[in-house]
Amino acid sequence: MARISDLIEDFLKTLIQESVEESIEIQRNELAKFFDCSPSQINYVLMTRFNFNQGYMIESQRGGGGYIKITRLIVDKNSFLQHIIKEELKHSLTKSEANRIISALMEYQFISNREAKIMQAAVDDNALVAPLNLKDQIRGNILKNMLSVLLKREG
Amino acid sequence: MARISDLIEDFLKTLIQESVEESIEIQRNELAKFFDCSPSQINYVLMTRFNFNQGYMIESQRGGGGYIKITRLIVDKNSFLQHIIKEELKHSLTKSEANRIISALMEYQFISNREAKIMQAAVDDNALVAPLNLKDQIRGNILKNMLSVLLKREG
DNA sequence: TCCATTTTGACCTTCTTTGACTTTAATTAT
DNA sequence: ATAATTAAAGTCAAAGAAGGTCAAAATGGA
Repeated sequence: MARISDLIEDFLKTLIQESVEESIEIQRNELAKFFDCSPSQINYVLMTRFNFNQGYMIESQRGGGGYIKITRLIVDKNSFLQHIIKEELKHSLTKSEANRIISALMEYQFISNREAKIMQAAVDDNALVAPLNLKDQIRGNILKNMLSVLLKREG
Repeated sequence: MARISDLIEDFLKTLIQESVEESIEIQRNELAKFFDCSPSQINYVLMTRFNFNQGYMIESQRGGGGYIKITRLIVDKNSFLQHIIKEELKHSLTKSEANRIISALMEYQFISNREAKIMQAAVDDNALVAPLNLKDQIRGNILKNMLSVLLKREG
């Protein structure tokens, strides 16, 4: 328990929140050493927890004096939702992808904690009693439908 | 005598009662080793003794650092919610049955207007791209899952 | 005996972690 | 200036670490 990837995620998110511009620069190898993991695990964490869908942007530079820069994006609610609906929910969605999108919406306070939990419950694997390939497709559709509600006026 | 499944059930229920939030996290393989049974027997116990109708909710995570989380739901014998769960969510649900239940929840102020819309979107027909017979079953499961959220302590 | 419940095991899926190899940039030596 | 070296970060696939599923076999009570 207490996955290292989660610890790294929390660590970075705290750093970002404490930063002035919601943006930090790290050294991949330093961080890996600090958490006593392989450097490529840092990339794994970035890929799975700090991508655009989660509201982050990554820039980096290799070579001597290289760095990785993580920036929290400022996003407009409607365009963020629309992007996700249009681009990310085109096809199917795994459970964890869905959960991470929903968490991101909550972190941006586009939805309440309880709404997030309701949404996560709705796309949970155990509800989707269907052949494997269908599951992810249904999940994507459900999330799409739910997010559409947030885009309605008065909604 | 003294079926292992019963022992595991008692063990878990004791743990849950002693816990603060009526919620525990276990490692499936650890527990199986402890009771000297096969790991899948843990799933059997969860399925037969800790399901929604018995007032529990199961969440889990696979992969390194995985776990199974069991949460006792609030069981209020007199509540309207309880009635719905017992009487209406036994089997599968058509779209209009689902909508009727959700509307009722809103009228009784168990959920907000927006939560109702989210729920309706989640169980909408067009999200459930599945063979007809499966649709209603999936819909029922989704609604059950979503209601579980409302029945958790901490809210 | 018969049927429902329990137990087991083989196989599957998901997520994380690691490591070997690659690419890029800066620094240093020629 | 150019080439060689060093210091980063990137990629990708394999290994590892969980939990899930399903059906057959075993068990036990009516």
